[in-house]
Amino acid sequence: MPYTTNDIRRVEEKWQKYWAEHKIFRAEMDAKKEKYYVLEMFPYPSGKIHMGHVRNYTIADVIARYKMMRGYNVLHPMGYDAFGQPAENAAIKRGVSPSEWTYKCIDDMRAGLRRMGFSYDWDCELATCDASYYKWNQWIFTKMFENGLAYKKGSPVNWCPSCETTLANEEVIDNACWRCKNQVIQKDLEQWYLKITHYSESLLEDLKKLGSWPERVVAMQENWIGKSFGADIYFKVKGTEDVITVFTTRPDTIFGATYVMLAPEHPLVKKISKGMSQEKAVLAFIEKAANTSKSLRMSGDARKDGVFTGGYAVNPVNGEAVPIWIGDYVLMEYGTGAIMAVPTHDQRDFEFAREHKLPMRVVVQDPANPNVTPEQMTKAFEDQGVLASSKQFDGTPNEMAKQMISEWMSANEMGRVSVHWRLRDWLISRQRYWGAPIPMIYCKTCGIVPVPEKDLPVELPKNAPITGEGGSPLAKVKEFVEVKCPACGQDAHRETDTMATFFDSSWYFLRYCDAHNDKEAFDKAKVAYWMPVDQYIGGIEHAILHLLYSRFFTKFLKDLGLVSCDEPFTRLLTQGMVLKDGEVMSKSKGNVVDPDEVIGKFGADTLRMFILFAAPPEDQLEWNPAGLEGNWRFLNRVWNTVENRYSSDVGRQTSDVSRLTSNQMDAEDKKLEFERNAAIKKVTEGMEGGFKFNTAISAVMVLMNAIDKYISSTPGVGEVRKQGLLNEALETVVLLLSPFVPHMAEELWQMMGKADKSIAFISWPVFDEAALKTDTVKIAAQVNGKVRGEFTVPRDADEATLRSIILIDEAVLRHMGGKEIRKFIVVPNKLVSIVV
RNA sequence: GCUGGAGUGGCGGAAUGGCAUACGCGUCGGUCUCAAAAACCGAUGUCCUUACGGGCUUGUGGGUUCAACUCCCACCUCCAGCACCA
Repeated sequence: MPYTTNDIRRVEEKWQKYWAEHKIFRAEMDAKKEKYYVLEMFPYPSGKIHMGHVRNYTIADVIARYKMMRGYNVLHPMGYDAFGQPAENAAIKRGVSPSEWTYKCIDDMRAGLRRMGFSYDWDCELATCDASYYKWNQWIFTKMFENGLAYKKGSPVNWCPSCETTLANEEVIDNACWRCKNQVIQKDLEQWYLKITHYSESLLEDLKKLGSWPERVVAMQENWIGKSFGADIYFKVKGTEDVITVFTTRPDTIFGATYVMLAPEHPLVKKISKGMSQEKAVLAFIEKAANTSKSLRMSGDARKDGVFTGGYAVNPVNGEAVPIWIGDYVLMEYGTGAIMAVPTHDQRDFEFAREHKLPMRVVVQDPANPNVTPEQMTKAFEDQGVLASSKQFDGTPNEMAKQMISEWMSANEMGRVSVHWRLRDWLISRQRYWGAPIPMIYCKTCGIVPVPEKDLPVELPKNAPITGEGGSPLAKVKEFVEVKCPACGQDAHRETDTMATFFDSSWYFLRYCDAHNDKEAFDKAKVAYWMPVDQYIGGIEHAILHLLYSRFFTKFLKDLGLVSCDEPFTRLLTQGMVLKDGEVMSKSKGNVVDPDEVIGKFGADTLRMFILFAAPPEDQLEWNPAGLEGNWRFLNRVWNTVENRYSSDVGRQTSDVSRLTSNQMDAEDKKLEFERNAAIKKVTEGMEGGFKFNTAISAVMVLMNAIDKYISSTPGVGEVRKQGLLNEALETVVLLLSPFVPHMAEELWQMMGKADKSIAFISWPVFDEAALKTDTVKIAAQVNGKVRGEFTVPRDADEATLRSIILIDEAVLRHMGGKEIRKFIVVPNKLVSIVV
């Protein structure tokens, strides 16, 4: 009977039920067994699962199932990143509560995940919107507060007018909100921050430990953390005691500084320009800068704008008085908010100086053009050269001068060596409802007081009005806001902001290790056993945000003594996108393929196989219905071949009969044995060497082709002992396929009379190196680099033997043209290269 | 601009110094059938040649080597991230 759509539903449902009922994938800590923690980035529950989820989770599932068959104690959990804005939007639009909407979505997702047959330990399922989870969010937050890593400050923040909430720097992409894509504006607000910069150094340094992460992810994090080495240099404001500290990465160019430029927000600006004729213009410029959105101000093609303050600063190295300007290309948030401008050796300064007719001086000579004057330059010279007009440093190569000048300035109190970072502290508070309340209380007497652990969780009130109008909905719930101060008992009020959802996902991998603990966030011993995550799988879009935050949390929790690893994720695989017609599948483009429809027609196994076979996991995957059907045909072939064999009396009886031994085998038998062992080797190496699922599957296809050939063309295939050999080959096919197509593998394994337990508990097959060593090998013969013949020769034949075989071949001799042999190179069992 | 990645048949892709195009898709031909579908078998880089054969071919140009998709140098194109970060 052929494999039909009905068979698929029956078989897949049967095994999904079996796995669930027998808790086949339950993970228990067992110190005697080596652990393997496979984790995929948990989904935001916004509806049903889509192809992106299918791909991500299928990759993880194959790894989990493979590692289990290799004897590891595998932890493979699943949960839901369940707080966030879509739930609130649904509430506003449809009047359902965010909670109701979210839990409905979770149910839909769970059903979709079960239909795919993923090997999760459902006992540690979690949802971040459960009070039992976010209680520990709040606890971690109070620990951060106690350690000075959570603090409140007023400053300009990124504000999304559409979402009506603040955003972290990491959440602003191309000056737009990462979620709704609307333009982000700046707003002055008092907000909660997490001091991620406390870990700048180790977040950067420990990237070196992540050798098996994709290079680009490491590079992106390096860029984001952005460590710059240079010097702080002190410029006195002429006629005052005030000092402007500038930061530069080019202390070698200090003698070429012809003006100083401050950010419009710099605290000294108003003081310097006070009473000057320029004061009005300066104030107007500050006003303008404050009202221009950061996006406009920062856009790369903007003309460089600025005004003179009327003041002068003294260059400490030569006593020169240089004008102080303010300009919109200097940012208060980076460095010291002040720069020294060296127009000849910095392109931005060059453009600004040309525009405003400021002086220039060459202090690094271009080796190709040493006598160029500033007037002749068309752009700044930013390459290597030797110093000029720099007093005692003249003639010094500029790279060397960087350190020499820094040290000299240090010694003479003109400046100091310094390091600045691009990474800023993480803005964590959001003026939204559907998130974990920040567990803080404001008391007139005691100030900011964290909610004591015994009073956690601070639960979200169910009756908050969700209207979509500005401000946190929690602020409108009187019973929530009004509390007694935990310290002094007087009237006080609660913080009404909630945490950014990235807080929730920064430690969920720890909670999975001990998901139901109601006494603590997690048991230290369990986390010590399971962590770090051995293999993490998810989308590249989290290369900075989630991965950086999780690394930060791990370092903090390690400092608290709760976690023993430095880094949470040992290996990272970023899977490629799923495309249709060359574009990412999305609802707005209307090109989505619903996994459910595919499962209904071809089954979850076919879908899994297609997704693994069509492209390497890191690459983009183009949806191809014909390819899907090709995989369906292959699975049918396997099914039919196994069914034919084991439904016959011969096939069944043979399962107990020992197969042919090596010396009983004829050439065809040996060929089958070779292919069987070659397939095991190829698949195993593909799994171990970077999860090459596409080639692993192709290796099984090759074996299946060999089996079909053996059945149809081998004389004597009806002999019982030959059938033993054949059965073993088929068993190998089923075992090798089982991580990829687990339902069918279980069913066939049972059909083969093997199933006294799940195939998940069967050991991964091992290959026999001896079976791969055939007696003869095919080698190619090259003449002057071109292949001119193919020969079957004994394995490990020596040069003399090869000469005697090859040098009588007509085609080879013809191409040698009777010329003398200059070289005769033998690559054992591969080829012979003859040079004439 | 900086950083990272990628360029191989009609298509997805394989091969990391040793027979380029495994495996799959598609296409063409065949078997079975009244017929079609399914299934199965065979062919399929490209050019010249009736054929036998031979030339060319992994983005481009050079180099190293008996041998290069693979290593080195220069360049082109595409994708992604960052970007007035001093």
